[in-house]
Amino acid sequence: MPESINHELMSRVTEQFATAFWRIRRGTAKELRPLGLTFSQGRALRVLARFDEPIRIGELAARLDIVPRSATAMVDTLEKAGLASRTADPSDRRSVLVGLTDGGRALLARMAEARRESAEALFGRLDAEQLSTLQKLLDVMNAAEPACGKGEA
Amino acid sequence: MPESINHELMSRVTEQFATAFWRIRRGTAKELRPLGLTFSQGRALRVLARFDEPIRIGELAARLDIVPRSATAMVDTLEKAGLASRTADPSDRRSVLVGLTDGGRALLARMAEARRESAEALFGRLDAEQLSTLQKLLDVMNAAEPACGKGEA
DNA sequence: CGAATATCAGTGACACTGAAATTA
DNA sequence: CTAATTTCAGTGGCACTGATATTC
Repeated sequence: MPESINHELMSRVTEQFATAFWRIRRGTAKELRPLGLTFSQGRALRVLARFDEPIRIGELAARLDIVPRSATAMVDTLEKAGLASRTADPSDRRSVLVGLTDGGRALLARMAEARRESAEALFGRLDAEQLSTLQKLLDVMNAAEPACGKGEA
Repeated sequence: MPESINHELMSRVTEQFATAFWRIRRGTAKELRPLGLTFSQGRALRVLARFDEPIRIGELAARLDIVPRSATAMVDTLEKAGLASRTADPSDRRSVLVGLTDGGRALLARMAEARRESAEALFGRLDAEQLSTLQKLLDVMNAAEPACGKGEA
């Protein structure tokens, strides 16, 4: 633990994160709106797509870095929209498995299409190498432990 | 405009931004809570502190990258908490100037103190150079024009 | 008159907490 | 019995839109 952390720089980066995040969220939401999806729903869909098998609610929550209760609400929404479905876990009757429906998979494909426009506006200023560097740095940051237990929004 | 934008990579970075942002917001909010401040209020305070003269609501909005109406609400809150105050702009009677009160400046100092703890948890995995690189990349990203007009949250 | 500035009122998206039910 | 998984109900933070009054 380095003594000499540059707090001013970190405050600045924090500011920048807030700015960048909202910009990305706005830009992405605009593209997703015609599909009837919100930013967070799009995120959840992508997570579900990464597994080809249905996963537990708790697992989804962990991947989205939100509390399980919030994941339940998200699944409620996706289910109502016909994009995901719950099934009982045969091996553990406490848990519920969530997976994409065919409709969910279809929408996911259209989502990728839709995002192309905003992508340029949001990341166009970074060249391939910069984008790659950014990706790696974020990866390091996010690898940090639960450190700050969820619960302060 | 490069034809070969790596959309998969951008989607991934978008995910990472969401994760990182919420972590930072949670960690910072936890430190700010004892001071009676939220994350966004802290942000606003910092912006106001950067100018030594009171600024217009519109200017504050631009710095926070939010719409003016939202900045009005933010100022209402800060004013009620006694951290900022409005004064009429003598040179343009349409506009209102906002500046920190002494209480606001005092709290700002305590804010910097309070943040030290979470800073380690949030950014501790990055060394000085990485943090600096991150700062520069975010700066490039955020320099992008209003591109995606606010309004999709 | 048209553009800019701030405000009023209402809405939407979204994560959180605490408590309770079910099952390991 | 304790721990894990999910759900129920309510809350809070926070940005957005549309419309309106002043003033430039």
